[in-house]
Parts: sequence; C-alpha cells; structure tokens
Amino acid sequence: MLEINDAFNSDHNHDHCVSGALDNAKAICQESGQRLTPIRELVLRLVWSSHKPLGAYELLPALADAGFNSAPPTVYRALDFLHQLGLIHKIGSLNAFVGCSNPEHPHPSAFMICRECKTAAEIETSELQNSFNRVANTHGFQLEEENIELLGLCSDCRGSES
Amino acid sequence: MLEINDAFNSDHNHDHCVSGALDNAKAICQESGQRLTPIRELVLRLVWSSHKPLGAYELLPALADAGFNSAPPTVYRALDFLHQLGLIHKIGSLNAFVGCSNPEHPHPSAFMICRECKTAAEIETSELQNSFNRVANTHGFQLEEENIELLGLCSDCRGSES
DNA sequence: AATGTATTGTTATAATATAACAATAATTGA
DNA sequence: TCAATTATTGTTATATTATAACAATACATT
Repeated sequence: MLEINDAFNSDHNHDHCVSGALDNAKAICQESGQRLTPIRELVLRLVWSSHKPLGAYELLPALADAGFNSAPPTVYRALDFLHQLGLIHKIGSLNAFVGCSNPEHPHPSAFMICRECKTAAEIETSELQNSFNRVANTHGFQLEEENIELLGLCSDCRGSES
Repeated sequence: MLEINDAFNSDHNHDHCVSGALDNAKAICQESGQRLTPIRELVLRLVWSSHKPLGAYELLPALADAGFNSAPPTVYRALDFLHQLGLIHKIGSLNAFVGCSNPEHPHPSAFMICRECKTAAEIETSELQNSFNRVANTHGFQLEEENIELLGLCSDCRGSES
C-alpha cells in the first residue's frame, strides 16, 4: 500500500475525512492530556476543509467569522499545537499546512503535491524507511524527523493540460 | 554510495568544495548559454562558504561589502538563477540555500540536516528513486521535483550533547 | 475562594519574498 | 559601427509569513 488517503480522488467522501480527523484528534488529546479547545478544533477543521495545503493567513478570516480573535498569533499557536500532536503536517516548500491522515502512528511527513491544483496526497513511507535509516546510520546521523515532498502533476491535471 | 559530499567531515578541504563548485558553474553556464555574472558568482561563493544553509538576508551584507547593490531583489535574483541551473538547492523547512554537490547531473534535493550545528549534507538518492517512481506511477502522478529533508543530529553533535 | 497554570487577546515588529519600473550593460543584426 | 533589442542590475515600495512580549481571561487544583 503506497497511499494512505485518497486526496486525488475527487469522488471521495470528504465529510468523512474531516470527521475522522476530528475523532482522531479528540482521542489523541484525551490520551496525552491536552485540550482540543474550540479554536484548535476549528483550525483543524479548516485545515481539513480541503486537501490543499493552507497558509496560516488563509485561516484567519474564518477565525474572525467564528467570532474569535484573528490575529496571527492565534492561528500560529493552534497550528503549532496541532503540529506537535502530529495532527497536521507542514509543507515546507509551500509554507502551508495540511491534515495528517494517520496521526495515531507517528510517521514522516510525505506528500505528492500537484503544482496545478495544489492538492497534497499523503503517501505511506514504510517502504522507504529502511533506505532512510540506512543512509542515516551510515553517517551516524540520528534521524528525528523527515520531510518528503514529491512535486509534479496529478493525473487529473495531466489530462487537462494544454 | 550514499553520500555525495563531505559536509559532516570537518577535516575536509573546503576550498576544494568552493573552487569545484565554481568550475562546475562555469561549465554549466557555458553549455546553457547563461552568464555567470559577478553577482551570481559571488552569491554562489557565499552559499558555498559553508555547508550550513544560508538565508537570503544573510548574504546581503557581503554583497554590500563587495560594492554591489544589496537590496533583497538582487540576491533573490541570483539565487533563483543558481537554483534554476541546479547549482544550489533550497531547503524548504529552513528558507535557506545550500550548494549542490553534483550539478552536472540533475537530481532531487536531498539532505541530512543537523538541528544543532545546522550542517546540511547532501545525500545520493538513486537507491530511493525507484521507490519514488513507483509511488508516483501508482497514482499517475508526473514526478517533476523532489525535496527530501532528513532532520536530526549529526554524529559530531550527538557526541557533544549534554 | 485562592492560587497557579494554560490559553487566548492584543499590539508591535521581525523575517522572508516579490512587484513594478528605471537605469545600465551586453548582445545582435543592419 | 551603431542603433535596436535583450538581459541584467538598481531602486523603491510593499506583500507575505512568522514571532516577541505582555495583558487578560479561563481552567484546574487545592
């Protein structure tokens, strides 16, 4: 299995993504004794509102609409919180955030990202893990975190290119 | 072979890195009919002045010292130029740039990055390439670019941690 | 209820990056 | 050669992303 979500399949039941992510988040917060406050829950919902990575400033208007303070620190704090719990990933090359498909199991951030429609589909990296570990071991490097970004064109957008 | 440079070996002859990078750059510019202007050459030298990824704003003072204009667009243009020719890589999670060890052969950006000393050592990914291609093919994803970041502690810094 | 801790509100500012247009330098073709 | 074209650099302004610092409020514990 190479894919752990179906972001590139536009037919998928997206409500299911969001509600699943929220269930995961609640369970994980419970376990770790952290609080999923209304702001944090809203930010998680917003990040999950699509499979396109969203920038912090794209989230602020929705916070304002919901009656919260909408200054940058508010959203960055929530994003940091969610990131630390592994509930979202940050896509470094885009300065943007996207929901994590499988937060129960800590794992590297690894995505295919379409330059056209911007969709980011998380990929499973267990196959690659051995290679990464071997590279690290060879150099005595203590591997702590991985950011893997595969950039290109998704199949939908390949079809519709001029 | 897993490593294509020596960044984590502090004994390496660093002048050799820099002059090698410049020779590469000149050859590549020649071939592609591009000009390695004084600003571009200086920026390349500066980026290669260490194996720590450098941010654009860290380069500006040196441009000023050399008598060039040192407003941000100057350095970003040079960085873009060098990046397009594959002479440097951008580390997305650091917003910083580092010299490419092997610009003659286009290849993904892949680094081990030490969170302590900030050194970035480029790694060879040919072993991983099959896996990436397979993931991409499975989803009809047209792979164009890859950013691979392995974050952690290099062997030197592991030793000297409290 | 009193205290300490975590979270959020608020203001200001830092750090990173690009837009837009003017000036200059290099290249090309008549 | 010299005008015309193109590429590069200079310059000013501003957009975008992110954090510092401190005040106010809410929550949790005793």
